[in-house]
Amino acid sequence: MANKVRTRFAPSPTGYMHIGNLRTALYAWLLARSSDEGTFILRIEDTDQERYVEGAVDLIYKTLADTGLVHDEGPDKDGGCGPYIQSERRGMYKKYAEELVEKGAAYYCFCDKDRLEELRAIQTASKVPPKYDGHCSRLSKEEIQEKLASGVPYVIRQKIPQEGTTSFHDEVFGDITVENSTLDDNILLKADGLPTYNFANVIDDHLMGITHVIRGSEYLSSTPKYNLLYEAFGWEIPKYIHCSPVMKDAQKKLSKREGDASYEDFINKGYLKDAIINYIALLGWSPGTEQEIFTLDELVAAFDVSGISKSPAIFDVNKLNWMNAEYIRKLTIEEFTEKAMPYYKQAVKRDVDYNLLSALLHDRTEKFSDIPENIDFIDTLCDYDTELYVNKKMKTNEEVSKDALEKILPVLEGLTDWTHDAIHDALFALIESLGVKNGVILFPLRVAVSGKKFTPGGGVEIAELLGKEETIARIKKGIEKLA
RNA sequence: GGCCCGUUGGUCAAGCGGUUAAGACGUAGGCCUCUCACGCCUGAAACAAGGGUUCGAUUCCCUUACGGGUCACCA
Repeated sequence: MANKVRTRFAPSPTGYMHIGNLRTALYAWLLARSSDEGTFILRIEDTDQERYVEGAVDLIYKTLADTGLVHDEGPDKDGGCGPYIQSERRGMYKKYAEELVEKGAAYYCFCDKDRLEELRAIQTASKVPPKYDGHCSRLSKEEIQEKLASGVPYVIRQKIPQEGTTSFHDEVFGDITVENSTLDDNILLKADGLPTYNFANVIDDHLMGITHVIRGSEYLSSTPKYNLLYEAFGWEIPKYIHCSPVMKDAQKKLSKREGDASYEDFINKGYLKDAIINYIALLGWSPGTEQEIFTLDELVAAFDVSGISKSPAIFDVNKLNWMNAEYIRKLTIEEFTEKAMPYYKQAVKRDVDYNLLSALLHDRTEKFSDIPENIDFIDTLCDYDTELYVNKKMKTNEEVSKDALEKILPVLEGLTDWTHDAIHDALFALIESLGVKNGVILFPLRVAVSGKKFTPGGGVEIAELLGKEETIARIKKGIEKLA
């Protein structure tokens, strides 16, 4: 490769980081990092002031920093190709549009909106695809000069060849050829002198030396027009890498409305950023091996554009859950406790040993937001049904359970050393002396101290967690209920 | 509607003319076990349809169906 790779991520500051966009950023970052001395550039496309959201740019910085997708150049890191904020580049485009006019690849158009609307109305009525009719491309030099001189508002439109075809190569989709007759003479420079997105993009990418354009497949159909522009300027055409969208289901894209389309949504639900990145890397891309768990560095090493798939990928929260759980299990107890703390504080007021709690939870937690409901029994013992004591497999019923609790009570009351081992040993000694199955004693205990059908950990662990006083109280309560 | 693109189990996907068509998630059953989970074992489950090309098509070509994208002085 002659040139060093330069990729860019060009989000609009709309206030949140869409998962699909984040994936595009990931791929662009990976491509830059996986090549020698590649550069990853952040460009903010804020020309649509109506959609601009305060603080959105900061959110983009924060997300990239959080996830480790660090950019080498951007508004905050000048690399000599600035400005990196499109609205600050607004004056740069006009001369390029005019250059195109000189080269015969574009022309002034003086048609007003009324005429355009009328034209479109006629075309749609006669079921012809709406398209500019090239009216102003046939204006004489004199007519153009005259209108320009008298200050008639104008736009500059791209002049598409009347005949022939235009082809381009996409690294994902292969060679694509379209008839020029299906392409429209789109506006490059608007009446206000500002560029349309399509035009600005080509200019910016060229000026910033972008070698690989990675973007959503919605731009596939306008790429031929971009190529015509590059050719007219005599500029080198970048490599194109179009990515199919991330879908919610077979029909719909992941959308903001559903409330599960943004990176922040997942973070707020207690997903780990590494798990999110890992998961979306595999959504629409395959390393070609059986490896599924990747650190960012491993992704860099494994990434290859040839693994990007053409068809849309449906976002499967089940698999994300699994992957998140995998990442959670890799956390140390200390790390787990730190991440779980907000949820602990939310659910438990009682004084408990958080590390003990974490030890119980860390193999059973898919996402941190699941924690509160799993440990709600710690603060208060609910008014459970004694049906809970009946378990066929444990060979327990209400009677057996009552008996078990009555036997357990004095044993635990007699304990001075309230540790896991002490509780465990005492209880197992009881079990042995009684000659019963473990469950006959332990199952009723677990129910009595938790009041729940399912708990993280067994009776011994929960007793340890609750402390002697509370454990004894709950056992007594159980005996009472069973009386 | 025109143009462009896509289609392997429920989902992500490997495959790139000859395979018993991988693997993962999920799911079903089992083991482990004081519940749940973890872990382990086993199972069910796919080449959209029809034509070609070929000795041989999941793989190449065409048609159909279905899905997506795009047709703005939005990005």
